Amino acid sequence: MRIAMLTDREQDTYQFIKSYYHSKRKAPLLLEIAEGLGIRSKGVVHRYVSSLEEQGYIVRHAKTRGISLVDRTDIDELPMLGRIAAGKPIEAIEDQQVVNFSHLLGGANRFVLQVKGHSMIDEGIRNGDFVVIESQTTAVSNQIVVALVDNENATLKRIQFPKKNIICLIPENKNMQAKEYSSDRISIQGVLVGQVRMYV
Amino acid sequence: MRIAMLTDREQDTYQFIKSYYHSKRKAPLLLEIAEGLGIRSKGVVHRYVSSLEEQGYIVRHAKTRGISLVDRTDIDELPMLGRIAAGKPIEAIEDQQVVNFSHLLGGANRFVLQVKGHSMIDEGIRNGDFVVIESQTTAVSNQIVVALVDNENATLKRIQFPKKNIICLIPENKNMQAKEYSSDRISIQGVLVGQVRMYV
DNA sequence: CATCAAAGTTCTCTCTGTGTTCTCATAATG
DNA sequence: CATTATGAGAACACAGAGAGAACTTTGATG
Repeated sequence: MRIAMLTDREQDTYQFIKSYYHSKRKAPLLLEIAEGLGIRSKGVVHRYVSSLEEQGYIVRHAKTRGISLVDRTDIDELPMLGRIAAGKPIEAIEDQQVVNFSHLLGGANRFVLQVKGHSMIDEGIRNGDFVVIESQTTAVSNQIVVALVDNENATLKRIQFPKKNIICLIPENKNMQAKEYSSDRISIQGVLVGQVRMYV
Repeated sequence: MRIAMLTDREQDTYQFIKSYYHSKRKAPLLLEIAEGLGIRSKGVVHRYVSSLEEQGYIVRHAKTRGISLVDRTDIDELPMLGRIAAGKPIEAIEDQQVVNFSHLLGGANRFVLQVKGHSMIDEGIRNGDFVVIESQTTAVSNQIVVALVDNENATLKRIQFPKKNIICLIPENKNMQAKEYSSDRISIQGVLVGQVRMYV
């Protein structure tokens, strides 16, 4: 019996599947893997893919292009085209950097709120946006936090501590006023770590 | 976890239907899909369309042009909190809705650009933000698109078609001017489908 | 409102591509 | 010499893909 470990070519196979998946957004054919690795026999590739499945790196569920990646961090990423090369259509760009949003979305103590209202509009956070919040009860000055006022109203505001026992909650909207509270009226629920807007 | 798998031609069909929708604002005929995919038999197309319906990508109401696209935002799961109940600490909230960002990342033909500059600031898109772009070459009026001007400068702008053969690119920044171009100077690279900002 | 072309549906048949399962070969290793 | 990693390739089953005929529904028109 073999210990859970990948041979060189199994790793190559796994890497190829990942990069294929990221650039094409679908699973490769065995033949495509074979070509990518310089192997002429699809039977060989099949052996590697089967081994990857046995060891839990992938799952197969269909006849053709039936390979799925298991690790979520391998999935929640998109090809990053840092800039657009002059004169080239985007498809032609080789740059294969990858942006991974999984740590934004997958953090242990994180949750998402949908923003209602326009109090943070000057910060580029709009009505209907989703904000990712890291759950914690403290914050440092000028962080944007979810705060509960008098245990009643939860709001998203920038926080400051102008004096001892005084907390200032600042809306990022030039038409709205900052307000000061005594510390015991405020409980911090979490701090802003991300913001997501969907247009479709 | 339900894995939705489309075959290559099913995906082609789905893409065709979507882009037909975007450009013509109505559903295609089976025959038009067939022509678009280079298939001579509408029976074949019908099979693909039926499969798409079975897998929840579209719905049909047995009529001509009876295909409707389905909003697939709730297919995959990501644990998320919905809203803040008054007076309760966030951990205590039971009503856990599920928000889904995965379709932002899971769509085919998507990539990410990091925004440089402030031309979309009034849209809440700031310098350094990441925008998720669906790669396509057409757009409808008032969508935000990545456009290449004279094959040189790629920009993120709102698009309009004021007259035939004229394209207007509109920055969302009250200090900047919209510009008109003849259509042949502009090539659309993709349309904005999402925006992500990370604060940490 | 009767009619008929156009659109959609249901089939059967076909062929190719893809995945699967083999056996055999070679090289490296202890 | 046995074992392991690697590769080639043959043989097979069946899913993917297409053609086209026949049938039903729809919707446009006189």
